[in-house]
Amino acid sequence: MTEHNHKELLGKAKAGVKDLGTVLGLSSFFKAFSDPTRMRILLALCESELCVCAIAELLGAEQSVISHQLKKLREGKLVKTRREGKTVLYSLDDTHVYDIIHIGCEHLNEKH
Amino acid sequence: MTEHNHKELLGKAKAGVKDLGTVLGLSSFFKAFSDPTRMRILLALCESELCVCAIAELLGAEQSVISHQLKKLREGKLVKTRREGKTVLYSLDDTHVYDIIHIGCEHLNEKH
DNA sequence: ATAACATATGAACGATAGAACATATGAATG
DNA sequence: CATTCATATGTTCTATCGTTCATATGTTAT
Repeated sequence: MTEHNHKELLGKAKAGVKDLGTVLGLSSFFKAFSDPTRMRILLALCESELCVCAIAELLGAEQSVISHQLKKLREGKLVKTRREGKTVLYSLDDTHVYDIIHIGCEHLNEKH
Repeated sequence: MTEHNHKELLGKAKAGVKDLGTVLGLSSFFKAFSDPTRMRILLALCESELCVCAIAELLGAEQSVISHQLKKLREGKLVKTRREGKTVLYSLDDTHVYDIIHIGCEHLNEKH
């Protein structure tokens, strides 16, 4: 592996390499979007605030599966919660989350 | 698990649950962003087109590690390539990829 | 206080992903 | 056409992830 001359390219690129915290933050944030079950939850929450059992019913999944995945979405700050009596209502934390999914959809459509 | 009344919420949400192809497409697209090594590569490519050995040098990583991750980024349509003699130059496929990372940064900054 | 409902958490297990090392392909040059 | 450089691929190993089943927490009503 004898390095060829790529100094020019390297110069600009160094600026893009953020500190470890940023890199880990970004990658773990996007990891929250990377599972099909979590994506289905997020897509549902794009339309409406939902309680846990509504999500489970909608996806035809076990309640514990949904709770486990919701925990990861909470930890990743993708969703927020609000309690109403016995039920806990989940919604997207941010418009960022909605925007990211929207851009993802556009990307898939263009690359079909 | 006796379902409480959440019919209203369910009504709106059903529209958001896309077909399986879309769900899998989105989740695997975002999975490509979910690894620290790949994120560092993407951040570098946000600044400049780069060849494989420049990326390896920049990240202080083995060439095979970079090639393996670049393959996943190619498969996920996050990056595109262009050959110039012996070297292969990688760049972001799309402004979508840049935009998504940018929104991710904003999100992290707001939630610090 | 106890029962019923809604949600959260814990532990175990199988599947998957990333790193490391070795090797293969492909292009240019002598 | 053989060698060297640049990149890609294959395999093995370990660690992490998602599901399942069981149980715990928290809230309301009786």
